[in-house]
Amino acid sequence: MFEKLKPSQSRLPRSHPVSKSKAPNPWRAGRSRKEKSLLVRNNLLWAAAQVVGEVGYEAASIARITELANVAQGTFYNYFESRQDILDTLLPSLGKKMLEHIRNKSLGGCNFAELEERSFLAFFEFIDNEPHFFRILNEAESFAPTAHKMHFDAISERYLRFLKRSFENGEFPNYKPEELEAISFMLMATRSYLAIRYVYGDGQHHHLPENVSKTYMKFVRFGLEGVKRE
Amino acid sequence: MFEKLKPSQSRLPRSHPVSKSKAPNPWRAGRSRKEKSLLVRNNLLWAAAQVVGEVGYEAASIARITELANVAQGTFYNYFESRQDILDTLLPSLGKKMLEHIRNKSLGGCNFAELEERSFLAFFEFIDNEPHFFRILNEAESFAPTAHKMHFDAISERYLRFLKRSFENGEFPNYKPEELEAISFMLMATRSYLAIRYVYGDGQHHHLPENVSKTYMKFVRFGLEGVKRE
Amino acid sequence: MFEKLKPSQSRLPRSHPVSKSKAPNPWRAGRSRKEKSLLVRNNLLWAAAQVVGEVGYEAASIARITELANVAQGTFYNYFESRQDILDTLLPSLGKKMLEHIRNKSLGGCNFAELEERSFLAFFEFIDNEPHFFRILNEAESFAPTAHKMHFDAISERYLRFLKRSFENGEFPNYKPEELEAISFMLMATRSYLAIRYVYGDGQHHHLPENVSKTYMKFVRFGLEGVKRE
Amino acid sequence: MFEKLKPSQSRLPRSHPVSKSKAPNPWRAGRSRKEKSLLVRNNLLWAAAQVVGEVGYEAASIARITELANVAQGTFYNYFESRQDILDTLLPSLGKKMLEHIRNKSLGGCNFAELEERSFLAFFEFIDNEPHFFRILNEAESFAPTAHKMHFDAISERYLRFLKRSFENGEFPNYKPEELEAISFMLMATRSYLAIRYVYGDGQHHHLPENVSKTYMKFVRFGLEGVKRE
DNA sequence: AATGAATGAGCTTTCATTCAT
DNA sequence: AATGAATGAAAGCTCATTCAT
Repeated sequence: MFEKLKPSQSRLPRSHPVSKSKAPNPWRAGRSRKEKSLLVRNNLLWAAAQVVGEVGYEAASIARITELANVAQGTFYNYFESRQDILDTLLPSLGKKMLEHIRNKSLGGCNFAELEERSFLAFFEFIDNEPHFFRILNEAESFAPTAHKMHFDAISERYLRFLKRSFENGEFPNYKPEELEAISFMLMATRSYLAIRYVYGDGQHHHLPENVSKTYMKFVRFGLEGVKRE
Repeated sequence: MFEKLKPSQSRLPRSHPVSKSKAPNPWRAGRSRKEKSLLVRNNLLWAAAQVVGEVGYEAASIARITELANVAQGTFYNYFESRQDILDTLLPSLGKKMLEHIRNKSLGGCNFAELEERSFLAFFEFIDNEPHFFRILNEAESFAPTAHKMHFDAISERYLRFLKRSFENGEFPNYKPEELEAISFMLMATRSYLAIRYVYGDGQHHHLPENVSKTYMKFVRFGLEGVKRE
Repeated sequence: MFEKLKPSQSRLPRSHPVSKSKAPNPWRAGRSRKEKSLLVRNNLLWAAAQVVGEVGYEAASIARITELANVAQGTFYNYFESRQDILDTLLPSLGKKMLEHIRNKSLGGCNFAELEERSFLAFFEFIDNEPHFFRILNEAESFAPTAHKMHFDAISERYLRFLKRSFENGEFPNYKPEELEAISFMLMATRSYLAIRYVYGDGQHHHLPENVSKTYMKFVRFGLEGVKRE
Repeated sequence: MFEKLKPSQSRLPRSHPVSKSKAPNPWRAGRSRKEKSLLVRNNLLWAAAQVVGEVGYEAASIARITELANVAQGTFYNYFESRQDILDTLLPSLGKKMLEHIRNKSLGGCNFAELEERSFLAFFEFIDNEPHFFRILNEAESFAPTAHKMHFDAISERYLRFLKRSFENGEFPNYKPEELEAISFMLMATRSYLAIRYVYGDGQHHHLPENVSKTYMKFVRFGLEGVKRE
């Protein structure tokens, strides 16, 4: 059935070509209707992530998404209520994956700085694997603001939890508990801008240079330790 | 000429009304052709900033911009090559104003931390005066990426200049010169995210709470001083 | 089979909710295949009548009809060839009911005026019981023109039969037989417009006021008796 | 400028061909912008009337209307807010023409029956000249209900005015004033159904046969005179 | 230089119909 | 016989851009 589709029929301008490299083969595996249904839905989500990652939310039309997913435009509306619906779903679904990844990779740090280092590196590992994630995250501020706020709040809350725990262990004696929230936003901010500059800075995808993460950790450790020179 | 226009003819939905409070009076001053021409152009830029600031780049249509500027749609194309052209012009023109403002307000600091404090506060002062600027800046990453990158590079370069000068004065003995660029991005990042959280966080515009800037400066001073507890 | 359906999955907008109050219980009675089959078909017809009566032919989609009938969309095409097919079937099937009702209620009048009075009142009784009928009838002129014409011809023919019989009994000496057809259309017309004005006039359903039917009968009696004042 | 348009580009199915016989030549006459603008608007209204008259409101798409009017689809939205907008405008604009026509032709009757005869004949004259009017009027009940109700109320009110005046002149001594409204609807009804049967009955357009109008007037005169045989 | 009507490609969404299960 | 996901044509509408005036 999917084999019958002729992608050549597409009339989409290809000025911003959307890569098809990693399209899963959804029409093979599942047998039951429910399985197939899930497969198609995930396929659409995958395609939407690709498209948004490459051309942005604004240009992410149903036509482009369904073309990449190899389904008819009408099929889209069997799985999502509207264009906005899938755009709103994108960040939560990828955000969940990101948090899982970071959670797995940041186990076992014995103080905040160690934890932050692992989590920081895990974040950059994640965006190496899901290079579209970053654009999806950033543009969500305009195009899926609710999802964006929820994502930020979730991350910030996680940060706060760890900061508080370490604070209770006596780690940052120069700070007061009510200052920790601002700090959590500073740390999130930094990840983001370092990614803009060093990962995506020239249009291509690079791994974050090791010395940048070193500098980052040095600054964070100093900043949190909080000792002034005499 | 302006008198003939009947705003009531507009059929634009006014669900996101665009404020007209501060419209400059362009029909007074200039007399020569060149002056008039410049007036119209600036009027369009002003209108575009209002519109983008209130409804975002995506919804900033030529119709809305020219309506607010009180000129015909066709007139637009006498001053800008395309919609993208004016969108690309927006950030540089506001960015220049921002830099001037910060430059004026941050004169005279005698070390980097003092300079940064003044400049940090001047930034938040600026976005209090130009509340549209922040949205224009953020969405530019998607909608005017070149301008966005140039803006960032300009800010970062300024930071670097100051950091290097202070470094040469012996201020951050624990860092190496090649680490300073990363630090400049960390500082820029922090401004931005603190604005997202504390200025725009709940949909309204707030002044940055004083204790947040205190915490920020504490962290930065510790981070740059770079002394570890024994 | 009916038990498995989850109406909550429906994504149809419910702004014009379709009442489910009188849904027949189709899964009880019939046992044989033919009986069951007839049951499903009638169920679909019933659902279509509800839907057309409430939202009109244009908005009467297969999705709405099958949802109300509690069957899958595909099932529809086992019983009707196309959407148009069921729309064409609607009026004849209700028209038959209407004629039966009128026939039962108008027995025994001894002249045309008495017969007409009974039949006129029976018509309004019928549309009180089947409030959807009238909309189905009226819109059929556009959406099921053949059925509409056949319905009209059937009613007109019945009228003509009675008019002729009365004429042969000497009831309307001022008319000629070839004039009776026009009169039959005048009487049908009047029923219809009185319903538009006095039953459905303000968006709600009212019973035809008694004085309107009195006026109607007065006019008809005068008109048919045909005596001029000297 | 209109000459450049190539109607052959149309992809509309021609199963319900829309006649182009009477298209006015709007691109010749008017000189000023305002005149041209009015010309285009009237041209669109004319085209909409043709299309609705031939294929009905439901199938009257913007594509068909603009194709017949020889303008681009986008142009439509310079003159009407939406498809519904033009559909709502259709009946009032034609209804006005109809009333004017009837008013002009029915001057000078000295009693109600004479007035009604002239007006009745003028109505059928009008639909001979504007054969689309009748379908537009009838389907408006479903597709432009507000306009339809207003039209009916206007006609009914006119009727009532004349009926009352004649009543006050002692013309219908057997009726009470409050019965006149019902009578006005009966007269309107009759016109309509006689048109359905005798003008449009077989798919072609016929002139109303003279004997039908004779029978109509006979019935109306008898009905209103109101004398019973002894 | 200013105007604003005209353009048409492109958008999101709906829905009758098909068909593999 | 029943299912409901898949289809794709067609709809209404928007808007950047052009161009005759």
